[in-house]
Amino acid sequence: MFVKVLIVDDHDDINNGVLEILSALGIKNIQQSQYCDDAQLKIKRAIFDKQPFDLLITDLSFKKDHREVRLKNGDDLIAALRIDYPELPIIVYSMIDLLQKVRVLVSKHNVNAYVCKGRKGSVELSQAIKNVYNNEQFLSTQVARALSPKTNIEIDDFDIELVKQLSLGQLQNEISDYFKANNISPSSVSSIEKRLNKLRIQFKADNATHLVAKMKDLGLI
Amino acid sequence: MFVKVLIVDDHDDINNGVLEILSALGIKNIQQSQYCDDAQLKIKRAIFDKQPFDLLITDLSFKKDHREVRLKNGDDLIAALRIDYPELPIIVYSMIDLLQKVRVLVSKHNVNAYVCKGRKGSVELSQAIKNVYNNEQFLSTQVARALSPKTNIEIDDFDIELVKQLSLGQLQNEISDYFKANNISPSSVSSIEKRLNKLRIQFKADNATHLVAKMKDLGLI
DNA sequence: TTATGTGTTGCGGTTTACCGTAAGGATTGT
DNA sequence: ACAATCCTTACGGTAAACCGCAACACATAA
Repeated sequence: MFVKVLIVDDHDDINNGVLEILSALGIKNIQQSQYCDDAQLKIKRAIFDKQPFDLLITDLSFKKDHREVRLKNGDDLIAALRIDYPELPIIVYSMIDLLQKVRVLVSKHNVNAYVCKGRKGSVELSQAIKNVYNNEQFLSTQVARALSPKTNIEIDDFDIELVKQLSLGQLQNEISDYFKANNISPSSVSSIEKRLNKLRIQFKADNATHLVAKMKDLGLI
Repeated sequence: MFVKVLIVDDHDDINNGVLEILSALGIKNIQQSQYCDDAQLKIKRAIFDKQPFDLLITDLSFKKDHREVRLKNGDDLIAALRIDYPELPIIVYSMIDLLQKVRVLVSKHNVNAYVCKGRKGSVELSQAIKNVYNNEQFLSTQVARALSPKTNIEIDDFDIELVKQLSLGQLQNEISDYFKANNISPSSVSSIEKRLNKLRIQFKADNATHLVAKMKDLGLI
C-alpha cells in the first residue's frame, strides 16, 4: 500500500475524515494542507528530501480567505504538479459531479481517480485508493459515464468560452471583436448568434440569460 | 451538555467528523441522517418515544439521488421543524457563506447558530455547540456581520424574485404578467426595468445576463 | 471533375432590452 | 390642509438580440 500520502482540502473535518480512511488502510505517513500553495511546496520539499509522496488526494474547490495564493484551486494545483511530476498518483475528492470536469481532469491531466464527496464518499475514496495503488482507474458511479465514448461531447471549448464571455456582460459584437483579437474562429457576430442559437436549443434555454443561468448551474462556466 | 443530538448531512465523512466533535464534548447519544426526510421522521419518533433530541446539527445542501424526497434541503427541513418544534436548538453547518442566507435562517427560522464549513469548521462547530447550550447565539466570523444592522439590506425579496425569473428565461413583459397574476407589486414593465437598472448599478453589471451571472455567483438566486 | 454537405459570414426585419422623460398616485412631514 | 418626496406607470427613441435567408469557402465523396 501507499506509504506517504498528502491530503489537500480546506475543510478541516474532511481532512480528518480522509485521514481516518487512510489510517484504516494502514497508511502511517499522512500529511495535510489546507492551501494548494502549501501542498505544492510540501511535495517539492519531500522530493528534495528524498522522501517523496506517493499519493496525492486533493479537493478542487478552495475558499478564499485573507491569504494571498498563487494556486487558487485544485485544478491549478494539479496542472502545476503535472508539469514537474507527471507520474505522481492523484486522486481528486470533490463535491463537483460534472462530467465535463471529470473529463478534463482525467484526459488532460491524467488524474488517476475522481471521487465525488457524498453519501458514500468515504467508502468510494477507500476503494479508489486501493484501485490506484493497483494502477487502476477509479471514478465514482455518478461520473463514471464521463469517459464513455457515447457521451456526446457536443459542446466544445469555444462554446464554453462564448457563454463565459456572455456571463461577463459582453455584447455579441464585443465578443466578436474579442475573438478576432485572439484569433479564435469563428469570430463573426453571425457565427456567434448561430452558436448561441444551437446552445439555446441544446440546453432548452429561452434566451441568452437563461442559457447562462443553466450553464452556471451545471458548472460549465 | 446536550445529551441527544441528531446530525443531518449527506456527506458521510462530514457526518463522521461532526460525530467526533460531539464525542469529544462528551455527548454519547448521537444519531445521523443522510436525508432530510429521515431526519424529520427521527425527530418526530423520538418525541413520540419520550426521548426527544435536544440538538439538531444540519447541513443545507443535499445532493439528489435515486430517492424521492419531500424535504429537498436543509432550509426545507428547518422550515418544517420550526412549525412543530419552535424550541428545538438548531445549528446549521454549511458551506454556504452568504449573508442573505444567514439572515433569513436566523431571523426567520430562529436558527441558533450558523457555522461555515471551512478551514476552521470543526473548531467553530465545537464552539457553537457550547454557545447554543448556554443559550447563546453563534455565527462564524465570515458571516457574523450578517445580522449587524449597518449591513444594507437594500435588495429585497422582490429583487430576488425578479432576477430569478430572469434567470429562468422570462422576458420582462412575461415577468410583468406573472407579477400581475400573483399580485406582486410593482408589476409594470417600466417598474421592472427600473428595478433592474438599480440592481445593475448596484452589482456593477453591464446587462441583465451579467446581473444574473453575478447574483448566481453570490448564491442570491 | 462535379456534387454534396458543413461551416462561416453578411444582411434585413422583427422583437426585446435599455434609457430618459414625464405624468399620476401614495406617503410623509409640517 | 399643504408641499415635498418617493414610487409606480406610461411612452418614445435607440441599441442589442433574435431569426431567417442567402452567399461564399472548404472539405469530402462520387
